[in-house]
Amino acid sequence: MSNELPKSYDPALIEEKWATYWVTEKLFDVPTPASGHAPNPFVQLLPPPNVTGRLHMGHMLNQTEMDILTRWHRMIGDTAVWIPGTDHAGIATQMMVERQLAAEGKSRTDFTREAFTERVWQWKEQYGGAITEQMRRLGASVDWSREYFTMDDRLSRAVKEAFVRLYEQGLIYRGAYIVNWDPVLGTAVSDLEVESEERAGHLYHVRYDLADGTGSLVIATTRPETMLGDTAVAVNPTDERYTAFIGKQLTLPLSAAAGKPDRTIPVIADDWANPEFGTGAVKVTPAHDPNDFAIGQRHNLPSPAIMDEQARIKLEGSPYHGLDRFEARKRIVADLEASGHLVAIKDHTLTLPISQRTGSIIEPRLSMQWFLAVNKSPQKGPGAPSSPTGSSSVRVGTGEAGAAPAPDGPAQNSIAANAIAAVYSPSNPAGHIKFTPEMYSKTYFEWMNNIHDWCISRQLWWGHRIPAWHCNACQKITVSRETPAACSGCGITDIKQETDVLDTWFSSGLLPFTVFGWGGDEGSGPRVQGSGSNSDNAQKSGPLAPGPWTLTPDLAAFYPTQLLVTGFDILFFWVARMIMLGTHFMLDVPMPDGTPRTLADAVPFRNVYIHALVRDADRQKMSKTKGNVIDPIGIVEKYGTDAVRFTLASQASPGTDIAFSEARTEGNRAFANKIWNAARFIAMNIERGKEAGYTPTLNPATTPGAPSSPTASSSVRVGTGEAGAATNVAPLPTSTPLETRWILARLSTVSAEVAHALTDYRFDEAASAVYQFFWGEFCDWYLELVKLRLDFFPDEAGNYKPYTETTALTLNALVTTFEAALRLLSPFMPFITEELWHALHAQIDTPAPAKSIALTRYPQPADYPADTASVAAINTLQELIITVRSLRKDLAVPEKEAAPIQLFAAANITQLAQANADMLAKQARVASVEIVSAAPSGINTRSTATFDVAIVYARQIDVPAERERLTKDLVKLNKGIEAAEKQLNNEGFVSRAPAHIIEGLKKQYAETTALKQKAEAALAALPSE
RNA sequence: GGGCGGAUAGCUCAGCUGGUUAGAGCGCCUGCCUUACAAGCAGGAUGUCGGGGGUUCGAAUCCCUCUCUGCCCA
Repeated sequence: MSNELPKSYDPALIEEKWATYWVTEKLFDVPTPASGHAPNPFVQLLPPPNVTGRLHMGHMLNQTEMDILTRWHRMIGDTAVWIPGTDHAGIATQMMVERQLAAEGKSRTDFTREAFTERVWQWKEQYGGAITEQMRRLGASVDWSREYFTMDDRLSRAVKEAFVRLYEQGLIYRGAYIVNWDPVLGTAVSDLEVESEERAGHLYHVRYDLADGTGSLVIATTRPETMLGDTAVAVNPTDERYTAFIGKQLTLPLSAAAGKPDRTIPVIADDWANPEFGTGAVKVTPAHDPNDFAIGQRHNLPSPAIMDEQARIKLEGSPYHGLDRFEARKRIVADLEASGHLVAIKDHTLTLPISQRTGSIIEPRLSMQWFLAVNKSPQKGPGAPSSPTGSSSVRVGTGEAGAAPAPDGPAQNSIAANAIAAVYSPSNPAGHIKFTPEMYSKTYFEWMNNIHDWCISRQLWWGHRIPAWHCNACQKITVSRETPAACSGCGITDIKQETDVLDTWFSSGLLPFTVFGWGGDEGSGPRVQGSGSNSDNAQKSGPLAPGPWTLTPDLAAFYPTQLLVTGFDILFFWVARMIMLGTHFMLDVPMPDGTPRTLADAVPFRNVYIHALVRDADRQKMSKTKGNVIDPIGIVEKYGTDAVRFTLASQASPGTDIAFSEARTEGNRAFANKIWNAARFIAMNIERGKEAGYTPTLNPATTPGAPSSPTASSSVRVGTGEAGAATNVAPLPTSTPLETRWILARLSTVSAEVAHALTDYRFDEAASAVYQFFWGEFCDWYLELVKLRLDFFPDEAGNYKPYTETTALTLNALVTTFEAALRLLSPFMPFITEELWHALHAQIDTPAPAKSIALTRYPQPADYPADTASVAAINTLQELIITVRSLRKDLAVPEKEAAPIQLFAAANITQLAQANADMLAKQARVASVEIVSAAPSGINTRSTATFDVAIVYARQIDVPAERERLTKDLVKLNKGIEAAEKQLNNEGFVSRAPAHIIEGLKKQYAETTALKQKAEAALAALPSE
């Protein structure tokens, strides 16, 4: 055999080859349609992995799901575009490089900003491709020609454009607010990057004396070191213990600094003070606590900052100056005790804000930051004034406990309002974005309805630097797309660019439209496959001229994307931000026909599928500390990509976490091996067929998604799922054997099942349908049954029999069905199907009709005749075979020994059995079929609802075992009869239940009763022991 | 404290827009190297669908409640 396949499946031998082939042949690159219109677009954005990242199981699940859908859509004829890219991941990447520098004994501050950034770029070039290399190896069918990096020039320009535009609309402001400050990183982080953790701590009771010496009160605090920044003590106005103190001045202990005496601070009345908590009197440190900041705003208190960026005390002249915040706490407590101000220390469990990134305790810090106003209506047009020095309105944005006043709700046309209106839910049926599972829309609304302005600045060096310039003379801020030469206020040239960069999620939130050229310039023209740079193809003129507010050809063809597949962990970080920014910016971009865009087409995607978490086999969350992290590449090397993909898909039921089990993966590798060996069996028969003078042919299946005949309507794309649905294929030759009619009908039904399952993101159901079909029907039954037909074997002289109509027809059907089954499986197991599909064409001496199985058509229900009679016939024969096999086992008939059977059944059944006696012989070692005129009885008999069958065999059976079996059967049957009787005797049931249910139950009752009588007779016939 | 899930065979999970005797994979038991496949074939066992109450002719499925458990937000 020239095309011999190795005896067993070895993924290592085939996968890398095809992975490379798919990339180098650019099979999945999609050029911009010249017409500006893509037929049935199916566009997805890969959630960009961090450039620092390495592939983990979550990525692999996400990519498996996206790839299955992409491949499926491609094969049903849609324009399937899957866009890959990586995220510059500001904090993570900067940390990575700083760690590298630390190993060299250097720190970031040893470099200039430019030199450091250069180091990061070097790092990115060297290591940043790891995760996309892994993707290539796993065969993700992405469009690599569209790969991006969020710091690319093109995307950076778009980010700048977006920022400037929001600023001009009055939606970006700068101001001094309390933010979550990570003292290790030296930057603000967002609420979402902060986790809270309960820890044991203390509540310190400290006495503050009245300045007039007439008394004192005792405050309670968990953070005594912040007292250096106190500017008041608050009590509840209803708290009678303290009414007399309100308005008086207190002397703040330990606040003496630089030769000045202790400061005095007022006692104020504020509802925030909780009489139940501590002593009921609370110190107020506006610069270091979000709640206190709010109080400070309400009472016009000063907000002195007493810590620096590393959370060290910063108070010139104070003995605590320069101390770390925790060291300072110790010293201050000791000093308070020494001076007699410390009243008590009580154990107290407190909830601490912890930085997700560094694990350090977040220091709420008053600092100048940039914010995006999400609840405010945009001002029209560029150049609209904004508030460069920050608004003075109260804003407490960090969401610290108890601090956040309920937002007033989004203003009309605000970013949040549009983002809320955009999402579908039963309560918002006009929404355009559908979440699956639907419950996530609730989570989304919950968050969106309580959203705060978004702190978008980060004090990092790696990222998109904010395009704002500060004037050293008039303090005016100039925000500009181009580097300005002079201050827009006073015109002097002594201006300096803002040092902050933008939150990484700001740029990734823009991706659904920036990847298609929004905000770019000459670089955003259409691309042509394989052209490398796309700038040569920029449009010279015409309606699709590029520009931030106009339509680029890619935007026209591909926006909105169809689907976003992602995990719930970035629902707020990313999904919500894309919805906010997508609707906001794209509403201003006209439709391809020039009409204004509405919310329906401004959304960044129409569907969001949220997948679950991949856990370990024991349902434990994978974590480095537990040491139970599974490296997908390791598993892939062990079992093959296809097996791992199939395992993930078969467990991917919406809303349920995946317990990733190696045992299951092993089972799916066995599935691949099963397919491999089916291919070997078929190859062997093709060779024999050739010897016999016949070579099978295949109808090329090269047109993805084309109707199965010119008359077929496009509605068959997904299929109806109804067995027996009208097909458009020519009827089979009358001599077509039963099993071939059956397998083709099953292929039709299963194609429909898979399509329906995938439409609903039921990867588990789709995988299960394919698995069941390929193994349970095609291999277990069809391959066995065709062995009856394919009698090509050479005679004693070594001469092959010439082929006959049946052998030729069967061989052809076998090859046809197998080829279709490979296509059916291809989206789930792309590697093995690619390998076997090409091998199959080589075996039949026909060039493969496409470069890849991935570019062929997906099997569709209407492609195959749905022959319900044949399906029923095979089902009956299967039941007969299984019954006889089971009976033979009970009777201990030796496996190799054939035995005659007696059959009693309706005429159509007995005819079927006689006509297919060869099947019975092959599958159940039936020597002969004798039709009897009365139901046989006795220990050699088995009865089903449709037939009674006896094996003519003298061997004594295991009487006790048989008695046990029959007794168990009787219990079950009686249970069924009882339940049926109860219902059928129930007036209400008979009068109210639908007819087909009653009908079915009656039939079942009759059958069960008959079976019961037979079982009782069989039991009685058992010889006594 | 607020919100959202989950509890079905030994394990991991389907089934839940109420309808005839609840399924799969893995594991387990028994017998087979039947030449595509022992990563296989054939046969088999296994569930008061977390507890309780309610609605209904009918509940694993809908409602209430309790217990346990997970996640998100504070």
